[in-house]
Amino acid sequence: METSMTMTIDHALGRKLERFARLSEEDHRALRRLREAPLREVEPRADLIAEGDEPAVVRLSESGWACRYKHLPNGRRQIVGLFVPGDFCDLNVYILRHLDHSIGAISKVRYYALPPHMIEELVHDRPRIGKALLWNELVQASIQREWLLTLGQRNARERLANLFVEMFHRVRSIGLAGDGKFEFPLTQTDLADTTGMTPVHTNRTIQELRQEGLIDMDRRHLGICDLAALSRLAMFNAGYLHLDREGETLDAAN
Amino acid sequence: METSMTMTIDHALGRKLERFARLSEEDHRALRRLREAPLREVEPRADLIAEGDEPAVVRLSESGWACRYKHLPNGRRQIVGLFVPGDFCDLNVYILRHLDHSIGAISKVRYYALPPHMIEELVHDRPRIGKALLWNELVQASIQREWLLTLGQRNARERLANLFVEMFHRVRSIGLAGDGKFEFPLTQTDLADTTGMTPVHTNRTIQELRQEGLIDMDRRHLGICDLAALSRLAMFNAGYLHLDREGETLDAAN
DNA sequence: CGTTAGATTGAGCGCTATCAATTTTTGTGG
DNA sequence: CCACAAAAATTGATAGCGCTCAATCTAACG
Repeated sequence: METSMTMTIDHALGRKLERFARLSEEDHRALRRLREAPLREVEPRADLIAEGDEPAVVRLSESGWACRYKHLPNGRRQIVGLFVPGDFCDLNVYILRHLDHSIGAISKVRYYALPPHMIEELVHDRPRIGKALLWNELVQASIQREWLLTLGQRNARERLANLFVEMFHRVRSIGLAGDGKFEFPLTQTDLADTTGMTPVHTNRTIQELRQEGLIDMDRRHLGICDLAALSRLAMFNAGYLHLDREGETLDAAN
Repeated sequence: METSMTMTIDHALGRKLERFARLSEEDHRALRRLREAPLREVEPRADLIAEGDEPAVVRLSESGWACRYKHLPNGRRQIVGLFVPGDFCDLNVYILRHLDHSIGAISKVRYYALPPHMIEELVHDRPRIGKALLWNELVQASIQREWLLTLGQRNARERLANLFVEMFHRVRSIGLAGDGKFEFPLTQTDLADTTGMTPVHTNRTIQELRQEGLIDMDRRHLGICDLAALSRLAMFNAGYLHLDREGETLDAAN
């Protein structure tokens, strides 16, 4: 919890990109220079950018959780992506003229508003970073595919279990969940909008998982009590997160 | 139907990319040169590439329909993407070492197996094509987000309606559905795996849409009888397909 | 210590799943 | 061109997972 407040960009982003390519000291210096961009802050529940806006900057999350979401005319909302520190909210989206979705803050979010040219120069000057960024985008796409699998084929318990295990891995990979317990600021309504269920059923399912000793969720914090059992229940397959670095092997917890 | 057989790469891909950037005659020549790559053919139901494989080539569909799908250990299958002629099945995926999903042929598929260097050179030599390709990828990601919205928040009728309208637009954009009727080779089981429903319920829902005069589906062909009503039912918002070209405006059929 | 957002509980319903059979279409060989 | 086999579509009956509505309880906050 307090660790999340000390998380800075070079930690989260650098650590994450290190997963994809070994970066030189010069690469890391270039990444740290991103911190020269203006740092903005949005309150929980506020939007970083709304559907229809013309995206003008690239947002690099520095602290806090955010989500990508879409609305239906009938008011229903679906969260289609989650961002933790070190994630780019819209690395490429600025290329499309109109955003087809919104990005909202879940907890208080601080992010760097990077002018597109800054990214373009970074990619041009430091090709290895460019490759890592592409890699990172491909992993995001992979996560989206797994979410489709979840919404289409997993039941309530499996949906929540899979989300919990995924976020555990993602948060741990930036160094914020070493002990299996971490900040998890989604409300049960947010969870419902993520898993395509109702808040009521989300609540009941969480209670089940809790009573079975799989998780421990309270006050915006999630504890993974039994990772193996939870992963089994979720039919979690670590492959889609592509956590292994190029050239290395990782025995999937699956 | 017979028109689909005469569809060649420069038509489908060129036409599609034209939506994103005005291409020069030289650009089009470069695109046509992609046809020098080996043309492969796979039978319906066969895989172009399976989960776990190391993708070595980029597949550019020339004719036929294919799908991207994932499996759960319990046997359930989710189709997470559809490909029509002119679509790249895996423009960038070859960068990740292991494919986290499979790509299967729905109808007989012919595709160009492009060595990665061919794409890299194309992007390098013809930056405008490179931009159009990036654009194309972003649209694919946008479609995935809409599918998440569908699976999370739309009911059975809305799911099918949205898929039908989307595919109508996509097929029409490559010139294969001018009259509102087009080849649609998904079986009802495929549709079920796409919409996250059972084949039985898919069947019953299709019958409803048929009886209400919205669609006409028979023998691997889909007719859109009432686009306006179908779009309304689906709460279809054309924006996510980004069909409008840079600098132009399109009054969304929505 | 109100005020309010979020979490929890209860009851009843309905959309979609499941199981199982039958009919129709498609494809193939005689 | 017909007969047969296999795939796909269709129908019927029943069950259940998750939704809806509505109330209550709890925690966060000024």
